[in-house]
This record gives sequence, C-alpha cells and structure tokens, in this order.
Amino acid sequence: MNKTLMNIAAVERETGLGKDTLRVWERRYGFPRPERDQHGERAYPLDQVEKLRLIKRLMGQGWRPGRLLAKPDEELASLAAPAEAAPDEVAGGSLHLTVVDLIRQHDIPALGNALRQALHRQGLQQFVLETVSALNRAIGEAWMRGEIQVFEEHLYTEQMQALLRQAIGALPPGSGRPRILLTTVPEEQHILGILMSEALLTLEGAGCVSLGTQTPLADIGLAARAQQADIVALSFSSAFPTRQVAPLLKQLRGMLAANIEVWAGGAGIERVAAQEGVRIMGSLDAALEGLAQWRASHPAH
Amino acid sequence: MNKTLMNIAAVERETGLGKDTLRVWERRYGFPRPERDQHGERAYPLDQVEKLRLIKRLMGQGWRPGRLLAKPDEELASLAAPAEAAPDEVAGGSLHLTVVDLIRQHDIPALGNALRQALHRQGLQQFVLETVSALNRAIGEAWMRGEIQVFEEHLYTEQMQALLRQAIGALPPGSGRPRILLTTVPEEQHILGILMSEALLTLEGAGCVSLGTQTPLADIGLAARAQQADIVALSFSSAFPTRQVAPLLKQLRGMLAANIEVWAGGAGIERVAAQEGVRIMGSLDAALEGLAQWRASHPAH
DNA sequence: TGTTCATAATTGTCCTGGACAAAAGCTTGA
DNA sequence: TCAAGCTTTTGTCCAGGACAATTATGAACA
Repeated sequence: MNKTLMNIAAVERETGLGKDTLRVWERRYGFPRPERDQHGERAYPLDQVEKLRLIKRLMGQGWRPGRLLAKPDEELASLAAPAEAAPDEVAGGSLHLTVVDLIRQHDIPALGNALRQALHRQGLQQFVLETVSALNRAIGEAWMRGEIQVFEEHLYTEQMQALLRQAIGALPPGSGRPRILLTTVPEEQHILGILMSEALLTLEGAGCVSLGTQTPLADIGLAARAQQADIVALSFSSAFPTRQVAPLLKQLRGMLAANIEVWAGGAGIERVAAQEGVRIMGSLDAALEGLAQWRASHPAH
Repeated sequence: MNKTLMNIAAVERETGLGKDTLRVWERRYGFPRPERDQHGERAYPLDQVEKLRLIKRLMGQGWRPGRLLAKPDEELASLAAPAEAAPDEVAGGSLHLTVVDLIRQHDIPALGNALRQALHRQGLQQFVLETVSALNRAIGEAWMRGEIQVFEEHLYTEQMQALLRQAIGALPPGSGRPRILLTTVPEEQHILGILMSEALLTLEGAGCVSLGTQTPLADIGLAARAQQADIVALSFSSAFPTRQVAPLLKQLRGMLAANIEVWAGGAGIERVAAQEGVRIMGSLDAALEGLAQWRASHPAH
C-alpha cells in the first residue's frame, strides 16, 4: 500500500499552477492539503492533483478559486459535468461534430482523412479561415467543458499540424515582401496559430519565416535583425495568462527597431488593451488586411 | 534615459533559471545584482540577463556556477569565445559544416534544400540514423560553444521538422504492431527526437502515434490506455535537467499497466541510472533492436 | 431600471532568510 | 587505477509576511 505522491515541483508541472500559488491556496483555503514526506516537504496525493486540474479548468470558464475551493467535492463534480449540451449554433457544424467525435473515439487515421478531405474540398485559404479557426475554438471549448482530455487535444493538434505543414510546404514562393517572422513567447506552446498565419500570409506572397514556439524575447529580437524582418508576428492562445501579454509586448517592442512592426494575434489577446507600436489582430482576416496596408504604405521601388 | 529592466519572472522566462536559483545566487555569490523598482522588487538590467544566459550556456559545458560567478567579466568573456576550432573528427563532416554555415548565414531556403538533398540521397533510414543525429549533436555543441544563437537552432529545427514530417507522412502504414506512443514530458520542448523515432519505427512497420511535446504525465497515462499502446516512448534532450529524469520515469511507470513498456531515449538520458521497468535507449539503433525484441517476445497469433 | 463611481475583497506574485538532501569534488588508502 | 569515505557545492523547499492589480460590491445618480 504505497500510494503515489508528488512533490510540489511535479504538481506545478502537471497542473500549471505555480509553487507560490499552491502554497498560498493551502494557507488561505485549506486546499490542497498535501501530506508531508520524511523531510517535511509537501507530498500531494494523486486525487488532489486531479482536483487541482479540474479547478484550473473551471477557472478558465470564469470561476474564481475562492468560490471553487469553498465548495464541497460533490458540487465541484456537478460543475465539471457539462449541462445537457444545447446543440448550439451548428453553423457548418457537421464537420465539427465529426471531428470532435473522431477525436473522442481516438480514430487517428479517420481524423486525418476527415481533415485532409476538408482541406482539399475547400482550398487552403477557406480551410484555414473558416474550418481550422472554428475547429480550434470547438476543441478548446470542449476541453473547458471537460468533454475531451488534454492528450486528445494533443492528438488533434498533431494531425492538424502535419496537414498544415504539408500544405505550406507545397506553396510556391511569392514575392517575399514583406518579410514576416512568426513565433510565440516562451510560455506559449500552441503552434497552430503560427501555422495558420504562415499558410495565409504565404498564400498572399509574403516571405514567412517561422521560429516555431517558445522563443526567448532576446532571440526574437536577434532573429528579426538577422532575417531583416519587416514584421514580427506573435500568436497567443486562449490558455495564455492575459496579464502577461501587455508587458511582454512592451518589452519586445523596446527590443526592435522602430521600423519593424509587431503584430499580436490569437484568442489570448482578446481582452488585451491596445499597445503603442503593436497591432492587435483580432482575427486572421485582420492580419490579411494588415498585410495589404503594409504593402500600400511600402510600395516596391 | 530609461533603460529596460526585467522583473524576476521575465528573467526566469529568458534564462530558464528558476526564481529561487536567481535569488540564492544573488545571496551567495553577489551576482546577479538587480536594481529594485519602486516597490522594492528586483529589476534586472538587460546586460545582467545576458550574462546569466552566458553562464547558463557555460554550465552546459561542465562549469559550475560557483566558479563562474567568482570570475571577473573579462575572464568569462574569454571562456565564451571558443578556442581556435580544431577541425575535429570531420567524419562526413562536409555536410555538417555546410549546414552550420547555412544556418549562420540565415539562408533558410538553401538550408532546406541541403537537407532535402541529403534525405533523398541517403534514404530516410540512413538520413535519420546518421545525418540527423550527427547534425543535432553538431548544432547543440555549436550552441554550447557560443557559435550559434538559440533562434538559429530554432530555424534549423523548423526546417528539419518540416522535412521529417513530410517524409513520415509519405510512409505506407505498416502492420501497426507494436503500437507505440511517442511524446515528451512537460518541460521538454525538443521535438526532433520524437520525429526521428517516429520515422524509423514507422519504417519498420510499427504503429506510431505522436502526442507532440510537453504532455502532462497524467495524460500520457490516459493516452496509453486509450490508444492501447504497447510501448510509451519518451525523448529527453541534452538540455533537460538530468536530476529530474529518474523521478519522472518512476512516476510514469507507476501510472501505466505493467504490460506496457516504457522507453526513454535522447541525449538527456546518458547519465541516468537504470530504472526498473524502464528501457534506457542509448541510441536509435537500440530502439530498433528493442522493437525486434518486442516482436520476438510477442509473436502475432 | 440602468450606469457610473468609489470602496472593499480577492488573488497572484514577490520578499527574506533559513534549512537540508543530493550531487559533485576531493582525499586517502589499497 | 580504483574504491570508499569525507567535504563542499548547489538547487529546491519552507514559513509567513506584504502588496499591487484585478474583480466584485454597493451607493449615488440619471
């Protein structure tokens, strides 16, 4: 009977909640209530870690920790189980339902085929602008509601990534103007935003260079100079902590030459206030518009 | 004259050094020595952050912080500049040199072409086993020596990733036995190890499913069950903190059914002691051998 | 009823300074 | 040359306090 226990660093890894947060919750709310190992250090049982993951998820729906942690387990569980899913605005929803179902059935080959089929039917531009955007949102929301697991989101991302990369690789090189550097900041690991932008902008003939995810700010600055980028585009997912976005953009803005534009997009910038010297792109359409504007104000000579 | 200052969380993001570590270094060695903002909180000037990144890099070469932090700046700088590069064992080194040069010249299209050419000349198996392995090592070492920047490593990874994914996508499905789940743990963001393994194992007809990088342990367990995986394979890069590997593997082992094998590979497991119930794969060849052994001990019925 | 503004509660992150186990380095003896 | 034991180094954990920024609440007002 030796149940598995996790130290505080492991819990931080598994839940994404910082060590300070875990300790202060324990002090204030009495949860989590870890045991102590032979050295007096916190040792969290697995069920408490699982409850923390649930709480983290519910907080993404707008709940505040003080409320949640005061509730008894049964009430938490009832919040976790989604209300009878009103078949909400099923606009072109048949594919969403198919895709979410395939994910939940773990039928990876069928998922890949469904996505590939949609891409070929719609063409890359429409596929990205409509289908991928909507699917990402649907899957994110399904996770928030507890309908799919993190690993299932990973499976989806992996299939979509393969498809988009293949499509991007098949595109002809354009004029290469403007030169756009795409990446995410160190805590942001979601790559689909980058790949969607890369696909659309490359389709329009821009010169995209991707650094992948999680590039230190200092290196974004170095890369922008080395690549002679005209635009640095960052993607923030809805999971990214909103409070960190503004300071990050300000920091990056300060590292770049004034003639380099900074664009920020993704679901994570919806509640972010406007920044001087930074374009907040509320949608992929806005990015395409931004591209047109850049070209209008930088005529080729 | 308002120089940019970073708070301790930003320094952690940029350098990868934990907050506790930054504070204890300051206490013990007197460096870093941040200013304080109007609230009395640490505010790091950019040059100290840069020095911290240098120190982190030198530590990867075997230096210890106590030694490094005692040195004056000039001596640190002399360590940073590499000794006259003895043209070390240039076994098939011409491609390495070409590739590293192309990276340093930021000629992305040429880099992509050189890699694609090598792949087609050698075939996927030899390319992965020999060229990609060697290139990864060469680039990692070039970074350690300060010859290339982090963003240049990102550029390389992005090109290689595109190439490997394309090659994997073109492979025919095999027998699908055994079913292998590939991923990395949450702090490990290097994906090439996964892609290399996926390429080789799929070539041998195994059924590979990738979760991409940074999957929480709990979800690795859930995915293994959902996918009915026979083997869970993890990749650790040389940048991964060695001390964390063993506890992670033990934790994961405890989460999986006993009939599921756990394999760990990559440069990050070289100094890791053997674990009960975990196969430490010292090389990609070892993984192929492991595959053969699995098949020998699990004859199809 | 709905809106605006000031006040109050909540919450994450930072702080100090102490402690200690594990890892790494060193010394000694065979 | 190696192994075993000793010493130093090093990262991570701890307690408990503080506070700014965000969010909720209620009062006043249109």
